[in-house]
Amino acid sequence: MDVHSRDLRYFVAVAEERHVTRAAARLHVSQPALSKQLRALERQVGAELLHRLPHGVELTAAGEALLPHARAVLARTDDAARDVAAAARRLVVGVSTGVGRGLLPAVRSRLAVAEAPVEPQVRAVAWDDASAGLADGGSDVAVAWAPVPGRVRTLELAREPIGVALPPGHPLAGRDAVPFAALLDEPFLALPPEAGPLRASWLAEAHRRGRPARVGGEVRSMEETHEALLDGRGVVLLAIGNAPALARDGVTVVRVDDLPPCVLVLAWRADDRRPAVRAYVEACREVLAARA
Amino acid sequence: MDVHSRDLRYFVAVAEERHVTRAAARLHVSQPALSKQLRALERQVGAELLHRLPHGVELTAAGEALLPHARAVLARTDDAARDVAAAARRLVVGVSTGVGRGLLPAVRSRLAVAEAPVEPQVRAVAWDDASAGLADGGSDVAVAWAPVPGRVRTLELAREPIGVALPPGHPLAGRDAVPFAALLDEPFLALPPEAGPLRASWLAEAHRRGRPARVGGEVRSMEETHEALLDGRGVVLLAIGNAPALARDGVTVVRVDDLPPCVLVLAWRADDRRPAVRAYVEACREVLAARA
DNA sequence: CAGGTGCGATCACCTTCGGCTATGGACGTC
DNA sequence: GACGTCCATAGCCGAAGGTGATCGCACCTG
Repeated sequence: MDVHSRDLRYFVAVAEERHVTRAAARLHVSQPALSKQLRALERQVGAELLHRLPHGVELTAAGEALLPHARAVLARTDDAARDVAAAARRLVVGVSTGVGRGLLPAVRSRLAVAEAPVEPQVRAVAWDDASAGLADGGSDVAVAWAPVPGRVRTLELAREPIGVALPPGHPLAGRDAVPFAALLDEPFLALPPEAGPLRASWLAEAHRRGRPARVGGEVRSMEETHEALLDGRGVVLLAIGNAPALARDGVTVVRVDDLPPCVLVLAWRADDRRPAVRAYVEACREVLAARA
Repeated sequence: MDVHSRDLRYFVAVAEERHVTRAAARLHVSQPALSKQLRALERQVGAELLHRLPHGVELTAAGEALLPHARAVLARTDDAARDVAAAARRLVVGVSTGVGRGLLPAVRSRLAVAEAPVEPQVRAVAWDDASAGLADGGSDVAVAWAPVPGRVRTLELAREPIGVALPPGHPLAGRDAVPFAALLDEPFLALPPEAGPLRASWLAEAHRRGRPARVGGEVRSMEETHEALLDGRGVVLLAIGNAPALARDGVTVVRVDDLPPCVLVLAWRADDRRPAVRAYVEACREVLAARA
């Protein structure tokens, strides 16, 4: 049986009022419209639901049988609407380890007071996914390093110089800054080949300078990187903002002064027009403006 | 929120198939129609429910949230349909005490094997309601004495001579038959004034013969009548078929041979076109034909 | 008992919905 | 690079669902 929940609402209202005209007023429809829909409902369920009396209506046995079911269906429908709305407000924010730069809490608190509150849910993504989960749908918005692959739109969050993390006791340690050329003989810790462009960018830069870079090891998290550095398996390039996460146990970070800065962006799918996404982007933009 | 249950069925089918075209085939609708309804559903709930992928679709978080609710609503809707159908099949048969004349069980068994089985539910009605519950909606069909008041249609079940029940030791007791004139001096046990035409008919008959009848007492059940007879409060006219219920403890019943026979009918409301009612009437007609 | 009143049903009409066929565009496959 | 698959869109049509006006009926009321 197929029923429009509206017809059930109509029926319940009439059952409660025991009066078609009054129910019609309560439902903000005309009395003929309500009468017709009631007839249609009776036709659909294949039974008379109401006794029409001179001054009002009353339920038939079939009507009494329907009433509790109708109420239950309506209640469950409301539950569904609420849950779906809540799910739609939940927004997964993909971030690589620790690259939020302190923005995320500010954005969250700004979103909480909106008229349709969005609940951001931060989710760490593996380093080898340059889209931070946008591509596979794991995230709805992402904080990632430009360029973000795929059909995405972006908002620039920060622009940071590149640094290089050096193992304990490395000869360049302690320098204020080094040129990229000084690193060309070093083995590099790189992302695994699956990472694609993210891995490729500085390898290409090295290649451009006439010396194909040597990969001393592959890493996919801050901890692995730290371990590899302590092992002396190579050096690693990183945004200077990430330096504090590595600069301990003798590891030092030195600025590389002749590489273009890397750009941290908020990214979202270009075809994603959901209000929650727009709201998140907008809140982010406002937080940035307030800080400038 | 208002949703057509059909749209929920569509959504569940698509969620199960993870494929719009396949779901459309299963639902026997065209693929564009299904696509359009899915869009409409998404618009109504205010959230995207499906990720459209190159080879199929998958549920969004909102879709996952909706799915169990949708299934529950559909299940409850089916329950409602079943219960309403059952209620519509149940039919209340109003009868005065013991006037079924053995027809009702035969009618019941004939109805049980029909394609849409009707469940008759016999309900005794007070004697003072000549319509046997038809008028106040307490019954759907009734076995009653003609004429039945109200806008009803009838089917004649039996035609029985009138008899008179006499107190123990009454001078007329033991006669084979008596004329109505022989009773004109007796006090009569009558139905209460509320009974209307049922009470009025033989009072009028007496009046027609020039002697207003004297009412010796009012009765409204077989037991009260029996008690009143034993008390000697009067005599009572009745259909001869009801004689066995009173003829004990010295009470006797004698045929009155010059009154028109009374007619037992099956009655139902003239405007009642419900299938269950028609089926009951038809079954009754068939049982009568089989007995003739 | 005539006439007003309240109620649900019906009528004529208009807009929106839900279905169809045909076509388009994105993506994978051979 | 032609083809196949799949979902979306366009244009059309009948049915559904709404409206105000009106009808028919039972019930008060004077």
